[in-house]
This record gives sequence, structure tokens and C-alpha cells, in this order.
Amino acid sequence: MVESSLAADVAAIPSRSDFRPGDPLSRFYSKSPMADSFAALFTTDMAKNVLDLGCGEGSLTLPTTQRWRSASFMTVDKDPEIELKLKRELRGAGRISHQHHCLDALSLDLPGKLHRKFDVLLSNPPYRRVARTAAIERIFADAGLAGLLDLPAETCTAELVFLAQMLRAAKEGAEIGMIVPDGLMTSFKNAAVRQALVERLSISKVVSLGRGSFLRTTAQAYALMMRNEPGGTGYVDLHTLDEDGLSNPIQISPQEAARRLDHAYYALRPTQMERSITLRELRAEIVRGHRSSVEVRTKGGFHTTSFPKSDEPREIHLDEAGAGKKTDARAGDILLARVGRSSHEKIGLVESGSSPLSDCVYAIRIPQAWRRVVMASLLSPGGQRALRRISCGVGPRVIRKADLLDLPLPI
DNA sequence: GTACCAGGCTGGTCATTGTG
DNA sequence: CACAATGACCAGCCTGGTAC
Repeated sequence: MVESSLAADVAAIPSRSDFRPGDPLSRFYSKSPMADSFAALFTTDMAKNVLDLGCGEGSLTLPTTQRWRSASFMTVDKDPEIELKLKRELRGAGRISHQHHCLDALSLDLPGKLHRKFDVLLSNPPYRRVARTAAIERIFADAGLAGLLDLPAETCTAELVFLAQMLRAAKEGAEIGMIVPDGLMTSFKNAAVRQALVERLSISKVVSLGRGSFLRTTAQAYALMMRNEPGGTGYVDLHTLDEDGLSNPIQISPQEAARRLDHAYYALRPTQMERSITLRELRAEIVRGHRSSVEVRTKGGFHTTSFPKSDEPREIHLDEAGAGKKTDARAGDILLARVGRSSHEKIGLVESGSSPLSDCVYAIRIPQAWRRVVMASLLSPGGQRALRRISCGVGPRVIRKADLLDLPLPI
């Protein structure tokens, strides 16, 4: 069954960086080992009706057909050319009950067109911002997510609309699994979104997927597993999934879930056996440089490209270019890159001189007695792992000041 | 009003992948 | 194997908020 009319009542804003002309629907395909593992994360034993919203060529659908062989499968995708490819993909799955709809997942009347409710729902949605139209507002309200309407417009994204649509099509207590971007699980900006989700849904687990789980990208994403029932009291299990399989869970409270929902962040909590200290406990002051790169190029200054290489000594000698401003690096400062994929490796201790800093560099100021200890800790395998874990972002990694202050440093 | 702070957006690059 | 096309790129830059 294919419907040819595509709802166009929601306009996507092609401004977010992940909206690429190469694929106008912002699709990225899951690699099959990851898709198999994703299907295994569901706990429903017997499913009758399964929905894959935004199915693409069925890379997530296929493993679920093996998981629930007697279920009826429904797939939905906006691309009218997908059905043939999907049918070809599913042919290898054996005899299964399958229906496909060519529909826009963002359209208000989607649930009505599906003609049934589902007990298992899954999606790898596109990640992009969408305009908050009257239709979108009704979708959120109808899904019991009216709280999202009080939040800033930039939190209105396709992945949240996909989730709301799944809730509208879900039976009470239905199990839902979706692939979500890093920002939704970790960013400060989305804390209120996470709070709304924790209250509306019973989130059972969040699994961090390795960078490399998707074709043609190294994006960081997560599998968010939940049930269509009110949450707010249950604990959430956080895992990572890599070549070694699923890690042991870390349990967090619903309050902690609003703060962050990534395994790596909570994995930093030291066990009682480990000795650690935070920069906040050391009363460290962290200042961020002020010069833009243009100013650094024309007037000079220290920025991310100025750090010693990882195999070089970490001592930094600056020329006396600083003017004594608070944001200028000076002797005794520990410098750390704030942005970049390998920012955790860019660390140095200023031995002499002073210099303006680029705004991509932090200066950490702590009492002299602790400087060598903190430098050694940051450069240790445990410290490096910790720095990698607090940096967040789908593509570029950013280290937040608050996370750096609370980072448990092994000592 | 000004300076500073904090978070993460977006356009110019260049490594990787695709194609002939 | 050489060249072209592409990119949920990546780091420099921007913007909104806050303190004084």
C-alpha cells in the first residue's frame, strides 16, 4: 500500500550543519552489526504490530523481522523511490507480513493513515531543526509532550517530532527504540527536553553507540529505549556498545537523567577504591581566551594549533606579548584546548612568559603545589579517557567549563 | 552601556570515497 | 590509478546572557 501525496505542512529549515545537499532527507544508514545489536535491545518477547518510522532501505527493519517472526511489520518513508529497494532488502527475511506507506513522518494526520496502533516502534530519524508550525504544536500536544512547546524554538527538531509521532501511534505500554543524536543526550541546552521525556516516558536504557556505527560518518549517536507509559520514578540503565558488545549498566536516577544521559559521563564517577580530586575541589579558576583566530593571526596569541605535539615536552614558553589581562596566559597556567576532535591531547604548562589566548583555549589556574599533580593526571590514560568522555557533540567535540571543573582526576 | 562569559553553530577545507 | 565529488566534516566565529 503506497500513498503518493506527500504532506508538506512542515517546512524544514536547511540551516543546521547536518542538513546536507547530498541527501535532502538527512538520512544516514546504520551498519548491519549495529542494527542487529539495536534489535536485541528490545525486551518485548511477543510483538504483534511493529512500526519502523523513516525506515530508509530497511537496515533497522530487517533484524527486527528476525526478532519477531510472526509480527505484522509496517514501514513508513517519505521517499517514493524507497519501496522497491526496501522490498528487495526484506526479500531475504523470509515470509513476513509487511506493509509500506509512502508518507511524510512529520505530517499531522500520520497516525490516522496507519489505521492501527503498535506495540513495538523503532526509528533512526533525520537530525535537523524543523520550524515549529501549528501542526507541529498539535503533534507535540497530542503526544503528551506539550511541555516542549515552552522551550526555545531551536530545540524543535525532526527527531523529537518523530518521537512524538511514534507516541501517537503507540499502544499504552508499547516499547519504543530510536537512534538519537549526541546533543539530545548530553547538551546543556537540551536538559529541559530530557526532563520532559523523563516525565512523559519510562526510559529503560540509553546505549552509547560507537563512532563508526553508521556508514559515511563518525557521528556519535545513542539508542534510546523506552516504554509508552509515565516515567519519573524508574531508574535508567546506561550502557556502551562496541566491538566487545554491551557494557555493564550504570544505573542513574530520573533527576540525573535530566542532567545527562550518556554512559561515558557517569562512568567517570570514581568507585570508592579509586582516589580522585576535582578542579572545583582544588578551587581552580578556569578562564577562556578572548582573541578570535583573526586577531590571533594579525596580532598574535596562543591557540589550539600552538600546543606542543603529544610526543613533545609539555612545557610552554611564551614571549612577553600579554598585557596582564585576566584572559592572558601566564606562568603557572595549565592550558587545555576547548574544542576539536583531539582537544584532550592538547595540554601544556606555561613555564614562562605571557600571551593572549584564543577563545578555543582554557587556562586552568590552581595553587602551585598541585600543578604537576594535575598535569600528570590530565596526561595519564585515566585522565585522557576522562577528558574524552566529557567532551560532547555529534561532530566537533566541545569541553564545557562546568564539566571540566567537576571532572574526577585520578591521583 | 560595556566587558566578559558560555555554548555550540556554520562555511571553508581537505581527507576519503566514488567513478571511469 | 588518476581525478572528481563529497561530507549527521571541524575549529574559528558568533550570539545571547549576565555582571558590573
